[in-house]
Amino acid sequence: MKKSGVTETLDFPRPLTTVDIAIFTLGEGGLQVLLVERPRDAREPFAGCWALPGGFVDIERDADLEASAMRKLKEKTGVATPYLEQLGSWGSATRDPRGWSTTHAYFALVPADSKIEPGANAPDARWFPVTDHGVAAKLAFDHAEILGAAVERLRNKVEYTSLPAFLLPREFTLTELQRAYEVVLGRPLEKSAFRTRVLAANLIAPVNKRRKGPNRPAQVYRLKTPRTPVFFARTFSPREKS
Amino acid sequence: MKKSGVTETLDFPRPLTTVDIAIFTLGEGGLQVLLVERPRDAREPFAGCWALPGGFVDIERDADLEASAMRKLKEKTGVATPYLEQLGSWGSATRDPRGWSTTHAYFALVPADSKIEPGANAPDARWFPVTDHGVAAKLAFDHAEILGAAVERLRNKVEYTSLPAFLLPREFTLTELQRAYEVVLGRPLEKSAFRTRVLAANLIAPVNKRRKGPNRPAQVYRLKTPRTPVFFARTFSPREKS
DNA sequence: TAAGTTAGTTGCATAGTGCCACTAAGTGGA
DNA sequence: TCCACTTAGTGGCACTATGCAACTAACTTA
Repeated sequence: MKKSGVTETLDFPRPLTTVDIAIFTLGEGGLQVLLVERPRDAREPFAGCWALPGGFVDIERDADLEASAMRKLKEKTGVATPYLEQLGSWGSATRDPRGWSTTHAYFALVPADSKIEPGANAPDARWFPVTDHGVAAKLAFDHAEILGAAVERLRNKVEYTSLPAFLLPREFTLTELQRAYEVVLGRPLEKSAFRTRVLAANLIAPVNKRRKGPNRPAQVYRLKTPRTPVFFARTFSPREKS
Repeated sequence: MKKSGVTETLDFPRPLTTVDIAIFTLGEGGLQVLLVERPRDAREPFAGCWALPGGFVDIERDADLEASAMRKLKEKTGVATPYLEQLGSWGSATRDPRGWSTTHAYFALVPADSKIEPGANAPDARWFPVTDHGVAAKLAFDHAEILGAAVERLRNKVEYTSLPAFLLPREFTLTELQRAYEVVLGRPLEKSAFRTRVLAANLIAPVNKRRKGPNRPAQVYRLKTPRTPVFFARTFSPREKS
């Protein structure tokens, strides 16, 4: 019944296959995610809603899923070498009114200074601040769930990895890095413990520069190995026990 | 070019869509994974190789991807309520000779005492011990890579979660739980620190039973909430720094 | 030159761990 | 009966990263 014959097997009706990306950066309002407005064509599902950038896998152009995600990310942001991680896949009979569909979801972190002009590459794209409750836009498909999973994954991993470093420009100060952690986590961190941990992790290297200001100048650092996160052996503050 | 029209969009050629599961348990030789032998039909790709249980998503029967994974797991093992977690998805033009294909990979942990008779439900299935270098069988498709990712994910999560508890029977002693951790991690753990951590996590409850033997009997415990893992704030032993 | 601000350090108490020794509770053999 | 043996489970001590808080450093501006 399941594997009856070669031809019959391949004749199985195939689900739609798409790729979607949650692209994060840091902005004025904290953590931001890039969304695109769906065409206001009544024949399109979720017309006029906002959605994660993505679309159908193009088996002519895309060698594999990650290449497909990279292509869509490049199209929307112009960023070619971000931090990109697979988030998971969603698939069901009901998530797309056009039929049984699957999506392979990724999430990407792009530096704050690669401020994409959403007008240039993608006129339909806009940055939205991410709050605890998601985003102030009506999202298409199950993208609210996917975005929620992306934010949750990001928050969890920030507890014990160097991910926030990928949200910053190439050069940054320790205080800026700490702010990035705090913005994503939504809680303050201890300055001295933070510095000790980050410096002990051999994660960043000082640059021969100082960040000037109306106060004591700060040492500028850069990542030693861009795109490769570091894992710590502990989370930052132990979560409260239940 | 990308989103030209409604009908044209849906006419995109669709990749093959499958689901595969890495099912782990504990056995004599340590960590075991369930594999099935592919039919020895020359028209089949990778005929005679071993593969992770799985197959095409059946959009008539499967409401969503997880249901599809559950169905295949039930077919092979008879276990209906294991720990099941999505691992990721793989897709490329080359992983299946029949064409551009994707797979949604899951991994499952089943109790040691639900010893499936691979003969009963699935005559083509067998348990293979997992070593550091994978498994002593030639695997079909990219299943060696997927299995490797599953083992890596399992090893990583065991450092800071209660996952090994799902590999044990419903009732177990603390020493048995520690052995489960050690088998998966491949290194010994400190008895007293292990017990302190596990008991403080409010993860298990004592049963009014003792495990008899030729020595001091051990307290028997069971999981408080089956299927829900607990996360610790630290890994077990800090990994050596690079 | 003093006030203000942010960078960065230092000291101390605490929690969880690694290590190791110790006690507890059974079995089985002499 | 008693002693050797085995595994269960606990307790002490040093060490490390942390939480907390006070301190010093460096620069701008009035």
